[in-house]
Amino acid sequence: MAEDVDLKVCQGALDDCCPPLGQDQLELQEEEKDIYQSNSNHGDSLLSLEGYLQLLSSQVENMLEVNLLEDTQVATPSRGQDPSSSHHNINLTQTFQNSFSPPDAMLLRTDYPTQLNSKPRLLQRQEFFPQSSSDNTSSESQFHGSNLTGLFSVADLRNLTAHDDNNFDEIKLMSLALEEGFSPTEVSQIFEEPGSDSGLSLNSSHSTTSYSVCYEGSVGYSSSIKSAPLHGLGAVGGHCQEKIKHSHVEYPGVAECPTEVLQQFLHNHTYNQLPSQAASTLEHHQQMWMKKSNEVKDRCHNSTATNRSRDECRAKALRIPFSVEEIVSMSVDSFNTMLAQNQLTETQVSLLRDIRRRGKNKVAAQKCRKRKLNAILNLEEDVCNLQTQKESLKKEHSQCSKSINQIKQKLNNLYHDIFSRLRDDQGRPVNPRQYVIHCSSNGSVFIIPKHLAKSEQNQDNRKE
DNA sequence: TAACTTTGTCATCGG
DNA sequence: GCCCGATGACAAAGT
Repeated sequence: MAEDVDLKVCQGALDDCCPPLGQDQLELQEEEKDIYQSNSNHGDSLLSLEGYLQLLSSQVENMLEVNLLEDTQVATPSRGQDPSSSHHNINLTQTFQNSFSPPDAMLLRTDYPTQLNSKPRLLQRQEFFPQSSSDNTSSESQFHGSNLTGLFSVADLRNLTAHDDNNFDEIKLMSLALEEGFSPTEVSQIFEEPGSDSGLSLNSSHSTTSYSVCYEGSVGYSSSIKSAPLHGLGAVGGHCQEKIKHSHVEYPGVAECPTEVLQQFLHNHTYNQLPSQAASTLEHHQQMWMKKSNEVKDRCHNSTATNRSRDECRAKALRIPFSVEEIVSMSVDSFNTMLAQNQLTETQVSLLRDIRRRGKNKVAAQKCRKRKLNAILNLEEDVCNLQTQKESLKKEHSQCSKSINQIKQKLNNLYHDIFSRLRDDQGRPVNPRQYVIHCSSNGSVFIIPKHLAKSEQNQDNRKE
């Protein structure tokens, strides 16, 4: 019991001297630095990807300008024009044949990433935020803003938007996601994550609405044609004869597209380069695109993908031009400014808030677990130290006991030695059972009878 | 295949 | 009352 008290006192003294969490806090800071470093590395990858996109985009834009001059009809179809007319198809085919490689074509549709390197990022990005889906005009202008506008007539777009605003929102989601190389089922999976509270879930009835105009063959959904060129075809709209279907979508793949369109598209993407140069460039682009596409697809539908990856896919599908990392790490003011200055749909705002909340909470949970782990480690270390301390105190106690016994023994020996030398008035030895050695307060030493010593001791006690 | 660990998310609490 | 971080509890995926 006494040892326990001693240990507690010692532990208190130890805690006062060296608070146990001090070192841990430093370690935590280091670990957090690692996390942020890792995050920034992630951001570097994004920047390099953006650079690549910008490079390709500039090439495509140059070529597009030429094609726009040659065939404005494709770029800006008049309202009411039947986009499925043969004339349109011919122009479209020529445009594809003359200008686009599949990877570049993909870039045409995804316009915002091409300008991400601009410095005032927030302001610049606002320009690329999609307008509210309830605004037909803005939706229309957005499509016009896209370099792919020519692939669809305004009437088609109006049909889409008039059909159901929500559907149009989802169509935009699906369209963007599918452009990125996802299959319709994959996109559905992204938005049907259990537990997603962003209002993003595409129920089965929604997911079967009119997407075919955008996606037929667009993602090479047929397993036999999942190649880079088909991704590219899909990226630019994969315009086929069949128009909007308000029925269950089969995603038939390119097999239903006009054969000559496909073949011309598949066989000629040489720009105006020398054959070998064009081939190598194309091959490089295709490889790069396939790599990126596969990475994104893997991230988004792989069963092992993190939830952040799923959020990235959701954000991408909603055309939110910020990475999850940015959404989570930006300051509250920046975040609120971003929400306020961009005309976002409720879905977008909800997703942004969810992404931020989940991201913050994830980091908080990681920190919390680290703290808990460190606390456990500290307590284990404390236990270890206290056990060591206890053993040390035991040894010390044992040594003290030994010393006390030795002193007692010496005192006893001395006592008997003194009595053995003492003699009374008649020269007889003094009996130690009848007399005691008494030390008075003034330092005098007397030999007195025991009964007197007891009474004197009592008097001393009373005085005190 | 069961048991354990890791990780993300949600609900709740307190500052 | 709202916001935000901390944390327990739970589920899903990994080991």
